[in-house]
Amino acid sequence: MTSRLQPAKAKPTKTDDAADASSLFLVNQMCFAIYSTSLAMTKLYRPLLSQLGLTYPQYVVLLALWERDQLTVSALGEQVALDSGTLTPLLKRLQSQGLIERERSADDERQVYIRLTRQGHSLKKKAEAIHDHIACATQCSSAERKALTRALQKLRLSLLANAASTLRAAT
Amino acid sequence: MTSRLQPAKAKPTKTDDAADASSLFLVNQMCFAIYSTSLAMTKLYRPLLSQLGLTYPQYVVLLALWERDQLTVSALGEQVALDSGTLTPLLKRLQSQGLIERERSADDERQVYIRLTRQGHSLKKKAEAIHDHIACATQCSSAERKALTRALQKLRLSLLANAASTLRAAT
DNA sequence: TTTAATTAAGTTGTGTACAATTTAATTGTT
DNA sequence: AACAATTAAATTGTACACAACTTAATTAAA
Repeated sequence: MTSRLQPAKAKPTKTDDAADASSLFLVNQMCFAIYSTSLAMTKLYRPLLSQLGLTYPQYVVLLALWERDQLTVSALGEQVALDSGTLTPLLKRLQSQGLIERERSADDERQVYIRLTRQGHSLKKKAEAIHDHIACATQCSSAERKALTRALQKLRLSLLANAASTLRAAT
Repeated sequence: MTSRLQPAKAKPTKTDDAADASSLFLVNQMCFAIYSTSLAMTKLYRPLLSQLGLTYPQYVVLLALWERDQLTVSALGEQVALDSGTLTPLLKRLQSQGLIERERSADDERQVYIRLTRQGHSLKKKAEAIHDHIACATQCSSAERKALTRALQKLRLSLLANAASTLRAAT
């Protein structure tokens, strides 16, 4: 029980911007806020998406494909920030549901192209109703959503940049 | 799908706040920003925590226990937003590492109390170095972190409230 | 050119998440 | 007291995430 994690007694400075104990506590709060909000979000999506037989990561993959079809596994992975270890089994499930097709590239046999089937395309219309529900559930204005999205995107890039350099340092 | 939940078409006001098509797109952007930032965050934590033999969810559980020891599984679950299905195996792993003890309550045999061991307590000091690293990696000022944390906490409560009512409606 | 390095996807193993169910203990009702 | 309803953990089964590794194909280099 050191006092470092406890915002109270540590440093009664007057600027609330200093990187003092309360700020370090806040880092954990922020990280936990991201983590628990992400869990809450998928919890909200789950019953809506399960009507379409989808999970949230599967839905994200379809969103990417609806925007731009015919991607390789790694190109798709770049869009959705997942690697082949996660994508390969996920894509196999989407395939077994008849939503996508996987076909090895002719001119580079290492690559596998992912294409929406007619069924996969037609699911888009049904999926669109979900936006409305989620938008309403957020209780956020468009401006609030925009600000939050921007802040998270900025943060994510900082985290990824740092994760990469941490990895480099460890090598 | 009644229109009750759809703020969209109902009110075509002129403010840029209207929930038009781009706003619906933004909902997905926001959700994906939360999701992908959460993944990026755990990716940054992973190499740091693995030096302590911890995963991020395990670290979160320890953070809760460092703040308040001697909790039941469900009380702990409330703190970290996880249920027994996730916590039970996670706690067993922390126990097998000698960081916590699990003991069935004497006056209510259904409950299991979680207590930090001496080792679990002493890990706190090592864990504190991690805050600094993460804080630096976020590239956020304390004020920015505070604002983002607040926005996420507000959003999370809205999502949870709505998830609960969706569940009620389905019953 | 034939071997080495690189790349893309897939595989394996560990650890979440969580719905659904089970087990055991407690509480509420009659 | 006796039995139903409730509650707390644990269990089971499915689906991510991802590190580490494997396999097969392409590219680079000697």
